[in-house]
Amino acid sequence: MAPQPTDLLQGTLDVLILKSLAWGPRHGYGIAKWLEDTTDDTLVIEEGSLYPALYRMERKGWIEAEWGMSELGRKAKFYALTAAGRSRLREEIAAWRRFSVAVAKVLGADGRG
Amino acid sequence: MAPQPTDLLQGTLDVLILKSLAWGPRHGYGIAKWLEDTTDDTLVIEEGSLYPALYRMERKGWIEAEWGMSELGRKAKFYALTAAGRSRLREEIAAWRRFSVAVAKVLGADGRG
DNA sequence: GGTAATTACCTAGATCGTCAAGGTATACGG
DNA sequence: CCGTATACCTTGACGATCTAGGTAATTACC
Repeated sequence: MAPQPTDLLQGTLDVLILKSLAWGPRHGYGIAKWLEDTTDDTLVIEEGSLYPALYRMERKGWIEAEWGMSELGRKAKFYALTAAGRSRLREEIAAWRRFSVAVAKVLGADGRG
Repeated sequence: MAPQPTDLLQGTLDVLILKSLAWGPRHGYGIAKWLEDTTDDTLVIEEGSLYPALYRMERKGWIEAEWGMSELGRKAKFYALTAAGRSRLREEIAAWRRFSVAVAKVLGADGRG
């Protein structure tokens, strides 16, 4: 277990997926690869986490799926943000900011109080 | 549900608790209050999350408990970091840094690649 | 004197996201 | 022809958190 992907992903996967679709549709495999590339493999998305998350988000109306062909000529299911998904993305980014600022306050606190 | 405490706490509670003990023992109630105060109620620690977390961490040898008296003269169980807990705290802070940097990369990415 | 709020602890049960580990199928490179 | 990469999916278990209860002592208020 070399890069030890932490449990920190919990609750954050959605916003990462939504963000990966912000500039256009991607297929599932491409979402995972993009996230891994963008974070230099700090974030590794297991397929057993990815696909259930995609279904969940599709049920909630944040993304829409359509079958198509990948860049390499293979059958692939492309996901696109809906209007609701775009608005949800904004909310989740704001929530992440609030949260990470709060954690930073704790980790940088001096122990008084 | 006014301030909507997110699910983002997942996987982060341990490091927050460990950090709250970095300058000396606190009792459970005090840990929760300190975290809420320090983050202006952005992070709200439910007691049903807190006490199980404390037991878990005690079992793992990161913290030690001792009964004593609170500042207000009530019976209270004080938790203190062990050497293992201190080292664990350092690791978890480093993991959090890696993780939040990675998320920032994703949320700040320009969509290329 | 009664009662609400605060302090301080604890637990059982349910929920829900993630992971581990399996599976299918096609295409490409050696 | 066999391994690797691409691309999808599912089942089952795990485990952390939350909900919603409970106890008990003290303080504040009316």
